[in-house]
Amino acid sequence: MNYSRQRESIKEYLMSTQEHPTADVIYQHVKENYPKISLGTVYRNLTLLVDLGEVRKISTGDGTEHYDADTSAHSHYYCRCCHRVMDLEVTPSVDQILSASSAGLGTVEMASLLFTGVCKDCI
Amino acid sequence: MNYSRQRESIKEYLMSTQEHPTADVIYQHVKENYPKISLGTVYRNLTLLVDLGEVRKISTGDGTEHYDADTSAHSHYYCRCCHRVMDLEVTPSVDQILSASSAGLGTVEMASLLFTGVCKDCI
DNA sequence: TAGTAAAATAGTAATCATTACTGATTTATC
DNA sequence: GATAAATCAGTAATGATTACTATTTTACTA
Repeated sequence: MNYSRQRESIKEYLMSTQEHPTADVIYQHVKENYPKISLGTVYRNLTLLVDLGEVRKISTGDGTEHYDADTSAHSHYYCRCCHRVMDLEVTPSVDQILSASSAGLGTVEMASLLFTGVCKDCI
Repeated sequence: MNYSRQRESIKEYLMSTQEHPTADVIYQHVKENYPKISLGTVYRNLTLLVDLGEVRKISTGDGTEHYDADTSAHSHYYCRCCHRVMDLEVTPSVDQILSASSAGLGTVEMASLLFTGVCKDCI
C-alpha cells in the first residue's frame, strides 16, 4: 500500500475530533485542505482504514455510517433526535466477550455496545 | 391506528423466524400470502412496528437493516462473511446500563450489543 | 347494512448513501 | 529521470429507503 496525502488528511481529521463524523462531514472538512478531493476517495480510504483496524465504523441505523479514529475499547451513546454519537467509557465486559466466543457461533473479532436515547440537548 | 392485514402478516413472519431478515427478505416472504403487497408497505410498517417497540432494528453496517420481533434483552452475533445475524443470550449488564444512564448524556432507551466475526459456516 | 372519513395500500418516482469505472496523477523503485 | 503500481478526481451507476398519489380498506355510525 502506498502513502497518500488524502488518506493521511482523513485520518488526521478523524483523530483531531471528538465527534463521530459521517463520510460526508469528513469530506467537507478534508476539502478545506484538499479542495479537489472527491467523495469517492473519502469512502475508499475510510473502508481501507477500517479494514486496517485504524478506524472504527459505527452503525446507528440513522441512514449513514459514523467513523471514529479512537479504536480503544469503549462504547457509544447515540441520540435518536440530533443523530450525534458520543463516547462512553463503558465497555463490553470480558465475561460478555468470552461468553460470545464460547457460544460456538464463530470467531469474535469485534464487540460493539451502543446505547440509544435522547441527549440532554434534545430533551 | 387501524388494523392492517399486511402489517399483521409482516409481524407474523418476523415472529415465526429465527433469522433476522432484511426488509427485502420480509417482502419476499409476505408476498407468498399477499402477492400484491408493495415493498413500500413493508418499509412503512417496519418503521411503525419499531416505533411501537414491537420490533427491533439491528444495524450491522452491511448496507441494509435487519429486523427482529424478539424484543427481549439479548445480543447479536454478526458474520461479516455471510452477513447473517444470530441470537446470543449475552445481554448488556445492569451495571453497563446504569453507568450509561448516569453518564449524564441523556435518556437511555435502548442498549444494543453486537459481536462481529466470521461464523463457523464461513471459516 | 349502507354511507362516510380516516388510515392504509399498491405502484411508481424520487432521494440519498455508497460503490464502480476510467483516464489522469502520484508514489515508490531502480 | 524512467517505469510500474497505486491512488486520485470526476462522473456514472447501484441499491436501500422514502415520498407521492390515486385507489382500497377499515372503523364508525345512522
